[in-house]
Amino acid sequence: MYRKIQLDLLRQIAAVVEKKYGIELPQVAVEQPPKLEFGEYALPVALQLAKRVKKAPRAVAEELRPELESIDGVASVEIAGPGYLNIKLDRGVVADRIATGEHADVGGPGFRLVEHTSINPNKAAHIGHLRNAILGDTFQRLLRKDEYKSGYDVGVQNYIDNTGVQVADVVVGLVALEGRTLAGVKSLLEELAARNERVDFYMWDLYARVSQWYTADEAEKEARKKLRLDTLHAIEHGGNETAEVADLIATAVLRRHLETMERLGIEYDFLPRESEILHLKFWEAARALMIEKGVLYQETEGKNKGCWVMRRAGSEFPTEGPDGDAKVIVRSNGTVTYVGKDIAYHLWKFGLLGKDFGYKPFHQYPNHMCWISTEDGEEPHPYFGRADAIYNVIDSRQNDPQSNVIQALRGMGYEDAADRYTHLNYEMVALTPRCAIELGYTVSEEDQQRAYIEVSGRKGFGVKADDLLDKLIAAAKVEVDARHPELDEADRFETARKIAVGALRYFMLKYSRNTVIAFDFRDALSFEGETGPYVQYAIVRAANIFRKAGVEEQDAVTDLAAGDLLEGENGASIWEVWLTASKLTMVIEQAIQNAEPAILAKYVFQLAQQFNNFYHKHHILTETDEAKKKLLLATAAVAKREMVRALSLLGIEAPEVM
RNA sequence: GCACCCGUAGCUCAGCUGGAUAGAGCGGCAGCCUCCGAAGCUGUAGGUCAGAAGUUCGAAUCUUCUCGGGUGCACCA
Repeated sequence: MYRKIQLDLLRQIAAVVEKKYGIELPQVAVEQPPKLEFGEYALPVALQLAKRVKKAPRAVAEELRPELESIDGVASVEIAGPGYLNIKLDRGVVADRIATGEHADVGGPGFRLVEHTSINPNKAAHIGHLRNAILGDTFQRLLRKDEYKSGYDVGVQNYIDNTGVQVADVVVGLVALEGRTLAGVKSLLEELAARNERVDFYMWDLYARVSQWYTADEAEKEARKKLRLDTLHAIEHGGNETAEVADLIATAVLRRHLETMERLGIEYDFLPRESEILHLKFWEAARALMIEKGVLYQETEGKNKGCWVMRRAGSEFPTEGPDGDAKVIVRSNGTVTYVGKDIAYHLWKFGLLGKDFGYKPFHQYPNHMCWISTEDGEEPHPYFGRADAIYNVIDSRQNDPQSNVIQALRGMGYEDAADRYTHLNYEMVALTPRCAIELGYTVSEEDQQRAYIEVSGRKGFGVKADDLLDKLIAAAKVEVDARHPELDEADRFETARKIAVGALRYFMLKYSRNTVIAFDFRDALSFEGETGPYVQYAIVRAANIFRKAGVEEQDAVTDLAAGDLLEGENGASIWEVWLTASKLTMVIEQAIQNAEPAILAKYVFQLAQQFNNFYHKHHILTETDEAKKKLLLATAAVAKREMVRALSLLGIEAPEVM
């Protein structure tokens, strides 16, 4: 609702400025005054205009003022300070419109493809992967159509590098270190399943062991390096026993990743795999296209002689001689680099490759199917590679490779695709030295002096996603058990699970994307202060009011007689809640615009804070003034409604009790 | 060496396209459960927004430089 009136204001001001001064303002700023008593909106537009129309700012403001007073919901317009136009709303009228749920819509045409998670299927997911998946899933929720907004058509992809060097490493571990054959690997998987052990945890340790093993023996170093490469090539090629072992492991680990993410409410629509990109010859199609468009050419001299290269993003193309800065796409031995395959994959995403995956069902979620790529697919199947805009949730260390892909699209003349390609980058999750020591890792003197230490799957150094979640659930369960002995075990566990997920998701979302999270159990396990459970608790309190009052929330919202109770100093602490509650759509727009879910996380915390403040100031159930009681109930109902909506966009459920 | 990110209160972080007296949480100190749940609330102390120069009516925010921290820069995958 806040945004709706704001849009009215902007439209009006633009029209008036154009009519009066003949000036077209591309961007008109709207702010909120520092204090509520100054009004709900502040327009510094007179300050911007003053110079151009050669008048004093306050005089300009005076001329604009009457034009704004006619807008629906506006009570008065005042001129303040150097020339601000401060706009006050008719609180009673606007509250009615907020109560009915009136709000600006979010959404538009076009299919948007969000890719996130993309964990190598060779080991357990860790906290760094959690940040990725939670960011991506939350962003997807912001875009998607739901009961609140018309949204966009969205597809969620999780890219699976099932033929990469990391999978090869655990295959080497199984075959060379543990001496297993294909049959031996099958029986290992059966044994693990029988013992109810997690295969991804097993691989976590094995992967760390293999990484050590490669360089442990100086005399064997070269032979082991060759074994690694041979294994990789066998997997890439396919159709042999090594590739079968790799597929077995990658698929088993992938299924575990999906389980882990499902615990957090994270689901996918499609799992494109590297193996299909190879076998369906995506690169060959891309190569032909790139040559045709003139971005790929063979170098005839210099250090890259014999390679097929692409001009690197942002570098100057030399007028003569070889481009030393060029990016090698095809090596002199004829094999393609990672960037080359990635370009092919992204041409597919935008429907520019002229090829498609085969599709088959892989995992059934309660409300939809998750498909996986295959060589010979089933019909009918959904389509994913025809996106109008894409969002790749990939950490900031991939900034350069990602910009290479964008640069390639641009070079091929697909400017529009390049513009609609968003690398949704974020900084890593690292461990504080204290946390690393707590976990029993040996930390060097030098590392102890640092603010944080990077996690490393290769070293087996990190916190596993499932372990953290288990720990959070246990901590929440202790609290729930103590507070609600009357509930049965299943209910208490379910409540603890919701609280744990709320704490974890909020923790990963409250930091803006380019902040390194220095992970510490003390902060992550907290349920107080700026946390998910704080907001959940505010919702539980609001729900209790209605339970005890015997009033339906719906009725409280429709049965509203604010009168002038919201006006002035006395009404401010109540109106403040309404005003914040009315900003949800505006915040969603901002979060999408900046691809920054943290904006929404910060917002819902602020709303919960204001609600808690209101809760202490006004005792609803004992209120004797009937009109005021109705207003207080409506306030609680609206605050609760918007908190629940905002949390659900963050992927956090509100428990009944906690 | 080059590119990108970061530097705001004791600690961890917000601060949207420049705007009114720089904000939260945690931690510290002092309080609040006979009253809708204390996973809560109130009060209080704490800041030369790394430093310098510039642009502007106005800079934590934009530009340049300096200092400090991080990440990435292979015909590896």
